Amino acid sequence: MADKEELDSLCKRRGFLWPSSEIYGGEAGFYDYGHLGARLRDNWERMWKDFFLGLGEHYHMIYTPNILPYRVLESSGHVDHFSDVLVQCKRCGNSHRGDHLIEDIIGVSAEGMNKGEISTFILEKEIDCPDCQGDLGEGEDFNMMFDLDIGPKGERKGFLRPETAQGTYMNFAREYRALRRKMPFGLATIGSAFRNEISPRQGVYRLREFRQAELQIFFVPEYNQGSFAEAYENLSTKKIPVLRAGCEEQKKMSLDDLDDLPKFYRYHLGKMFEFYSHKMELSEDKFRLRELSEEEKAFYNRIHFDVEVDMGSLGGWKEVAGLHYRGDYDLTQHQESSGQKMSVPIDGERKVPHVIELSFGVDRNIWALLDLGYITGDRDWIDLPVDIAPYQVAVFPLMRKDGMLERSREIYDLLNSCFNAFWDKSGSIGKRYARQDEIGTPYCVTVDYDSLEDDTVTIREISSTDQIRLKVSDLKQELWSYINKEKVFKNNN
RNA sequence: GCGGUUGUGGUCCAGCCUGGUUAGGACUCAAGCUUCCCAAGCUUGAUGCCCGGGUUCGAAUCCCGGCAACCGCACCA
Repeated sequence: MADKEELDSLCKRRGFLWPSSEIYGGEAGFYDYGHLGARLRDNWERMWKDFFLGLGEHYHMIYTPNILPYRVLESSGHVDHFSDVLVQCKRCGNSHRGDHLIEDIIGVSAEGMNKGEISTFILEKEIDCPDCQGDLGEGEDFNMMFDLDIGPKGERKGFLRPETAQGTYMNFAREYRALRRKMPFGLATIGSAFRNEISPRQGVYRLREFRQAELQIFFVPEYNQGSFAEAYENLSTKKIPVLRAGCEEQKKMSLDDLDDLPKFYRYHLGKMFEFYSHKMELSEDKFRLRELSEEEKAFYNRIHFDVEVDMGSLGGWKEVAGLHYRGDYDLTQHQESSGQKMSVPIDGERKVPHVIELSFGVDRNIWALLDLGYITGDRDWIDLPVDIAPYQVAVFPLMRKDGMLERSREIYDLLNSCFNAFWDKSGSIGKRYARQDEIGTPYCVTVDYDSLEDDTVTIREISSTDQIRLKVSDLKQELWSYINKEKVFKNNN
């Protein structure tokens, strides 16, 4: 099981990730990706795009700004629902959410109360601090969104976006036309989102600036299922680890077993499973799809499953992605606020499409890969999917003499033209293998005395440390087929 | 945001209580030697007291403030 401190240390030491603005003491909730982390993240994002855009004929990437004007987030509900009134106890100093206090203690809904109303209510009803019974102070607004002023005199209010999704929803109508009215269609985006968390914790798990990869699928419920029926059938009996709301224990269930959920939603649950199982290569006892209860899920979500990963470094099951059936909430909100039509004509009627959102925290997924992949013992190494490792192959001379150094450099140049390759001549051969183990490089090529005779090299695979000997002329092709999993690396000796 | 603990080369730690030579070790890194395959060895070298203020002849060490990290609480539509 990955130890948080050891993994943090490795990430810093080798160049994956570490707290941002470090030389000035840092600022909680911000992380930098170093040269290896950046490669890993880029590769993960590429893999994500390849997989999820591949799910639909009409699925595409878009990019939208980090800054959104006030009205957008007002319409989406974020201005109301993303800000809370906090009340601090004058005696013990603990902060509480004013609306929760009123609801929990008096049993009255505090929905829509502003800070003045909450303060007055608390005073009138003589609500005390639930922790120490001390007197409570005035309510103060706390908004999770970073606000900013747009324009030279700051005359217009805006926010750093708290999620990437709104930029996508706003482009629904334009892309619907540009994509020539195909339905269902999908818009994906990858980018930064910002939340002014009260207490960022646990490394990249809760950040103030983080990356999201999201796919919004627009569809009209009665009209979508036909085109996905076949793809669903291929998935329908595969058992996947599921924890349903209200259940104590997770179970292996097939999509067919989840027959209270719409088929289109189940199909995407299946695809989320495939991504974690086949692409991220997580073992099935390390991740699950957990359904959120009515109390846990946001009001606009009709169905909500999270993907959770069992991460030792973070103390157990942690959310890394979500599958949200948001109904027509988002498009209806924007239609009403903007006055722009968000409906599509179907059989002579106009319907506002529904949205299924596949939402991934990029940083959390990167951490999950490192956490689950980090293996310590006789040998410390990271077990990463070979196609997203920062480097796919490293090249070494067995020794720095008799021409091996020069030949290894030539072979490095050869491989670096089509892979992310690394060349290392310093230290002993064992040290060099160890360095690559620690950053998850799946293959290491070594030039030895035989290489100089017959133009072969050894190639070593990270998980087994087994080696085979290949002709240099076959090296590119063989490596290519290992990385693309067309061929299994196998030591025949 | 509250409470507790902590902050020393790239990493991990000793030194702090009881202020005083050149801040020590392990690993790492670099250059070289050696080495016929998994962190070996030898030589040489590089890098550090979180930031700011105070006390003092003198601060890594004591005091105050800030920042950050860890644990717990709260928060996480």
